[in-house]
Amino acid sequence: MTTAETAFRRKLERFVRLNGDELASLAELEARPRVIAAQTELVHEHQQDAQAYIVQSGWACAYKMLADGGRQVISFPVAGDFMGVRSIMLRTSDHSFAAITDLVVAEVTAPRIMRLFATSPRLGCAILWAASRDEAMVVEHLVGVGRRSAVMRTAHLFVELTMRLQLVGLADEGRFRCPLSQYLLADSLGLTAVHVNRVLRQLRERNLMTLRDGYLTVHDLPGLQRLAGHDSGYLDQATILEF
Amino acid sequence: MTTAETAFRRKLERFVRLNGDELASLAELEARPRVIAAQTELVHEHQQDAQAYIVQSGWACAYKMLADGGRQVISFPVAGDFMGVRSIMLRTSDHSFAAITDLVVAEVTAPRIMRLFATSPRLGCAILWAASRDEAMVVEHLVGVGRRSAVMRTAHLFVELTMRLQLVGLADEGRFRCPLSQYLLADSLGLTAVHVNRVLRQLRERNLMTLRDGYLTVHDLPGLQRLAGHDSGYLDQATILEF
DNA sequence: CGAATCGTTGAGGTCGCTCAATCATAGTGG
DNA sequence: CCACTATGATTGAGCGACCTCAACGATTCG
Repeated sequence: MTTAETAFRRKLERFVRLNGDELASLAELEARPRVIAAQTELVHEHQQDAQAYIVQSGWACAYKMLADGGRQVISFPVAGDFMGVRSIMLRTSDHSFAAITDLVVAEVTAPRIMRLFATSPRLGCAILWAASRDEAMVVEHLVGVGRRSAVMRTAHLFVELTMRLQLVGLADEGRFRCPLSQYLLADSLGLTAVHVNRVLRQLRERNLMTLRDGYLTVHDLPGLQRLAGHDSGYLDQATILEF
Repeated sequence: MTTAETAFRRKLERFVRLNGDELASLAELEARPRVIAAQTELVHEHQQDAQAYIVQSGWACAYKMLADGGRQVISFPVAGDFMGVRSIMLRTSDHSFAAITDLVVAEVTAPRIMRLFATSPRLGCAILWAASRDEAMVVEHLVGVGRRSAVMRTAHLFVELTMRLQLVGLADEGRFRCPLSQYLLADSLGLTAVHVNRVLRQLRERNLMTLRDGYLTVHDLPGLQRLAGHDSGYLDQATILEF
């Protein structure tokens, strides 16, 4: 079994030192990647016994639909993110997952992850740490939608994306792939696509960032952070708790 | 050691059958309750090595402050809720906790809960299940703030509170303690207190519910649920996953 | 009694929405 | 190769949900 340097491993190792056995377990977990076509729904809300997925490359989105046709995007999982850990604990998914771009994922079944907690508690703990970090992002998202203006919360989203992608080495140059349409952004930010368009224009005209043709260029990260009121505390924590 | 029927135990047993050893571990976890005065902050954002707390009675709130003085309430923990599990995994709290009323809590230290995962994995799993349910509530909260109108999301909050309190036996009569000021509600719902006032009036005039003098009276739960577009799926799940 | 907190109501303002049109790009079938 | 369609970005005009500011009443507490 190889122990490839996946994005997920890279992320975990940024915070925990994993030993040989743990790296082997992790590699085994990610061993059989699967390709999912863009626009495919991986998990549907209320689905029973859903799998979890470790994203190796591509972009996804987690969302909930409302009766009136509205959609709220919860998060945008990217390479290195573990989707659906919660679905496993709850036995049923509280929201849907879909692929935005083509996606390479490792499927993780419920029994497998449960076994992992028993056989490799430190690795299990690291996975819980990653899941907790994702929760903290949802909380920050809630804060944005509830209490920040449209411009601030849009800036905030892009600062967060930048930092997340930097962590897995996908945003080194201040310019990176970002395949989010203005409709998708709107449903994430609690705005309309029309208004997102105007907000993006503002950010462009203020020389902060430009989103174009599926690529984001960050012109002034400090400025963007200042505008967003971004506090990176919830993203980069100290090492996780050891058993 | 006694094995008192606490709200937390009641909640867990609604979903898992716990054996004698597990009940003993649980009782031991909740053995030394502590009283916290109303308006006290238990955990401050960014606090290192924060404890977790099992609420035995009273109301609390989890929230984040913004630079401009704004506040976003994340959740209202009540009896039976486990606050701060995430702070333990992250080693630092991503938000603050405060007591709304006088509060009786059992303090749980990080090492203790870690040990629990090793010695009593099924109980650990049950705790993770409860934490996952709380996350699902935060997600639902995000959906409300992002995509529901002020009236709908207010109705939604009260439907959810009603169902949570019913689970621990505190809302049997369709009337129960609810010590939430309109300011607190506003900061939870992403509205202003003035607007919350008008929304509450609407709900009252439509004969759906009345919030008065710290008590909520639900006149028409089905009507309230219909208005809220409430789907209880995320609250009452099947039994949790066994090891 | 004064101070503080909370609820209530009114008048007017604004941020973001709705509706609608235009343009660019890419894909599709004839 | 060229309609024809679909998707996404862009911009304008007008509107409405919710906010801001302000005042006042009720209750509690020192």
